[in-house]
Amino acid sequence: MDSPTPDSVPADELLRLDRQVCFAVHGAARAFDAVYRPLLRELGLTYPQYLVMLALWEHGTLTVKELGLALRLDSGTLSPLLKRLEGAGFVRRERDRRDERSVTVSPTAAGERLREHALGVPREILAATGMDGEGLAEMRASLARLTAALDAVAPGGR
Amino acid sequence: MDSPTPDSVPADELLRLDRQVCFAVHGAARAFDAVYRPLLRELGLTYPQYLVMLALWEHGTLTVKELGLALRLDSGTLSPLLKRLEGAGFVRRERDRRDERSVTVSPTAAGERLREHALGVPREILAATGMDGEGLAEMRASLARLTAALDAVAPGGR
DNA sequence: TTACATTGAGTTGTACGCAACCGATTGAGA
DNA sequence: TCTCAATCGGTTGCGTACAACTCAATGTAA
Repeated sequence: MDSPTPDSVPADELLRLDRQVCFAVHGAARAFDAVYRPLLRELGLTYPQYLVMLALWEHGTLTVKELGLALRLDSGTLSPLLKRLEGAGFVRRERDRRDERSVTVSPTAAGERLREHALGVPREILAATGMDGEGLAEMRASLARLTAALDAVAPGGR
Repeated sequence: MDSPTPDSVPADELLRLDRQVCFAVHGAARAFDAVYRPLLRELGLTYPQYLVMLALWEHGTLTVKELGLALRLDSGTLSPLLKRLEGAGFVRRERDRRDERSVTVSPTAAGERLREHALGVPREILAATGMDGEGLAEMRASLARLTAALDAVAPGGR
C-alpha cells in the first residue's frame, strides 16, 4: 500500500516541508490548550482531566480500561491523573467486585455539580476558533482521516 | 469581533462536540509522534529535539531566544532540551560575546553528520500520512488559520 | 553617572504522555 | 485440577510543556 511520494522533490526540500505539516498540528493543539487553560483553571481542571470528566458525565461510570480506550491514554497516564481527580473530590474509584482486576471510576456529587460550571466552556472555545460548525466538522473529518492513516503505520492506540 | 455561535444548539450538545474538534487535533498530533518516534529513535532524537536540529541545519546558528520564537517554546522547555542535545554531542552552546545575556546554539560536526541520516525521515512521514502535497498544504493552511484565531484569544506564543 | 526597568537563560514545581516493568486476578488448555 | 498465558491497574523513569521565579547583563531616563 504505497502512497504518492513525489520522488522528484529533493529530500533537502522535504526537511522543511514535513516540519510545517506536523508542526502545524502540534501548534494548533498547543493553541487550543492555551485557550482552554484559563477557562478550565476556574473549574480546577486541566484539559486531560476535563476530557475524563466529559466521558464520565456522558457515561456515568467507566473502568480505567474503558477510559483509556475512549481517550487513547494508557494506565501510566491515567492512574496518576485519576488519583489527582480523586484527591480533588471530583471522582470516586473502586474495585469492580465482579472482576477484581478492574477499577471503576464515577463522578462524585461534586463532580456532577462541576458539570454545571463546565456548560459554558464549549461555546467560548467555539467562538475562539472563529469557525462555524461546518468548517469544524470538515476539519475534524480531515484530521480523522490523517490520524487513521498514521495509526495504520504506527499502532499508536492503546 | 463575535463569531458565529449557534445559540440554538444546547450547551449539552456542545459538551460532546467541542471535544471532538480539539480532541481530533490532539489525536493527530499524537499519531504523528507515534510515527516519528521509531524513526527518530534511530537518530537518538526526540521529536522536539528533531525540530531544533531542523532549525539549526537551516540557519547554522541561532540563539536560544530565536529558537524559542521559531518553535514556540520558552526557556523552561528549551534549556533542559538543549542541555541534553549538548550532552549527546549534537550541539554546542556558547555565550554571545556581544551580548552576554544571549546563548548561541550551533550544530557540532556530529550534529551536521546527523543531517545525512535524517534526510530519509520526511519521505517516510509523507508516505505515512497517505496524503499528497496538495492535501497537506490545504490542511496546513486550515490549521494555520485556526491557530491564528486561537492565538488572538490566548496570547500563547512566546 | 546613577537608579530603574527590561531582556535573556536558567531553575523549580506541576502535569501530562509513553515505554518498560511489576503484581494480582482471571481465563483457557492440557 | 493444575499450569500458564493474558488482562488490568499501578509504578518508575524520561522527556516535554508551562507557570512562576531568580539572576546577570543590558538599555534607558533622570
